[in-house]
Amino acid sequence: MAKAYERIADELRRSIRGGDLNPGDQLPAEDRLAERFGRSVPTVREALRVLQSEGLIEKRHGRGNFVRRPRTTVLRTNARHQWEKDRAREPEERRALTGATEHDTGLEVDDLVFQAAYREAKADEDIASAFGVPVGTAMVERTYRTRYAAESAPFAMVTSYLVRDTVAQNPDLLDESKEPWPGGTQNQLHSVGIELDRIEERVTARPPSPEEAEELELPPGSSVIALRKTSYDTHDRVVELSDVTLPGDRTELLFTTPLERW
Amino acid sequence: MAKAYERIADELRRSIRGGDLNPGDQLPAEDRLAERFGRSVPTVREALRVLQSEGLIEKRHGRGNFVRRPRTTVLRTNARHQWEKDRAREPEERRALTGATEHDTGLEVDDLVFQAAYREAKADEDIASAFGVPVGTAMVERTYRTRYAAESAPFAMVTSYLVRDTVAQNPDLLDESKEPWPGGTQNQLHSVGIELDRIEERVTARPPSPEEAEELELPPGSSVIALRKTSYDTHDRVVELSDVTLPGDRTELLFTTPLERW
DNA sequence: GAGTGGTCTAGACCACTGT
DNA sequence: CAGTGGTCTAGACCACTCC
Repeated sequence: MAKAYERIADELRRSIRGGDLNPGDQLPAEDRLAERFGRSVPTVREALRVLQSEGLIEKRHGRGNFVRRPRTTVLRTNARHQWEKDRAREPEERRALTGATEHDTGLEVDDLVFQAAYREAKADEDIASAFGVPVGTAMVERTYRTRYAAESAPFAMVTSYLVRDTVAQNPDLLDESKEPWPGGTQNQLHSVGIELDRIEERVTARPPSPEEAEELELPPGSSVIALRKTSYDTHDRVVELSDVTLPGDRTELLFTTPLERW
Repeated sequence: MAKAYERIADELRRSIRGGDLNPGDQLPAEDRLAERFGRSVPTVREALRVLQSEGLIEKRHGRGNFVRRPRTTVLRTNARHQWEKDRAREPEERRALTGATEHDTGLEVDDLVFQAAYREAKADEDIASAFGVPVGTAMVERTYRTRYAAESAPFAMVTSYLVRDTVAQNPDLLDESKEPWPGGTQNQLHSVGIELDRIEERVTARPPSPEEAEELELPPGSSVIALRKTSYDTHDRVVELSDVTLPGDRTELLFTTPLERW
């Protein structure tokens, strides 16, 4: 005999996938469902929890349970790196003409609102080993919340690290009021004599931490994409590192690999 | 006043992060925790559910609750594409010398066990629009489960699609017993006169479907990485598509973008 | 204020694990 | 068998949303 909450979840899942319930639709109240299935309310709630953890429904306190509306934003992640490098040495007037400045995520500034904060920090074990520097090295830490102008919830949380000594020659890089960096990260690194050789991006997925769930307004049971971008200069040194947290099923990372012709 | 289950979750979280409880350790039984916090067992279970959804603990029926042991495998995703293209035209004897055949995920065959299945299928709406062909077009569908020889749970679920007519000239491509393809996908496409121009990879994260959770032996509340790889030939036609599902926090996708020198 | 989901209780019984 | 987590009940009261 199947478990009661599974049978309830199965039937509701079929209704959603089959189109009886469409994205945005409200489900019957929990006590009605309990009555309809001949079970107690907590058992119905267990079934709804399963559907929530699958990303099929969204619970809204005081309003009801709703079929979730998927929405996805595409980040053209790696295609931007060469483009940004090409622009990094151009004079500011020309850069202004060729398009909007971007900001580590491949998004355009025009669509977005930033909240930035600067902090001097000592490298912890994780950061130190990524940069290959001793624990405790002075770093510049920048954190942003990236938000669509039209929406209330942040779209991305970004924490970026630089070794303080390598960027100290350009005071702009230590000045919070100069955020976001004109020309982007690569342009600012160029101003202190750094040329990038390659960029590595590491992608994992996991449930959000409580802090992330709150900041990104994610329902429990959802997933985040954790992207760590590491920039290497031409001396094979790590010069910049960004940790980006994105809402998992609302974001699509797009990587394009061009291949040489035979 | 903080909610009871949150206070319990907070305290246990502190114990785990602070090192009082280490990876692999067993937590006290649920009724002991209930007694210790002066709450009912269901309330304690609610707290444990929160920790489980954060990936911090693992529930094992009949044994107890345990602090989760993180383990990550790195897939060098895009760095492999050019390498595979370079090898695709070489004779079989040379390919055998240059390394193990790979299989769409960037993993080496040596470490892995495959279970493959072939099926002829008609393109559904999703697949048809990705290939730019009419719905109902005859496709070849291959599905694998990729498993580490040493482990019981599959590591990846892969479903790969080809348009039947474009590969029909090479009978090996329709023969299940020839799996995995010697030389990899690009080599086999070369045998029917196809040269690839670029590969796109789209990455999202979401909770597993019930089927995925069962197949990959994922605990509820975890995340999967969904990767869709699309291969374009030199006529800008989609010739192959793979959907790969990976356990989210046990897998790290690594993308490397080399940059041209100034 | 009516309707909704959120939290919690106290206990019953079942299912799985290891001895 | 003892110990563990899994499922479920029937109901209470709180908190949020919207009219």
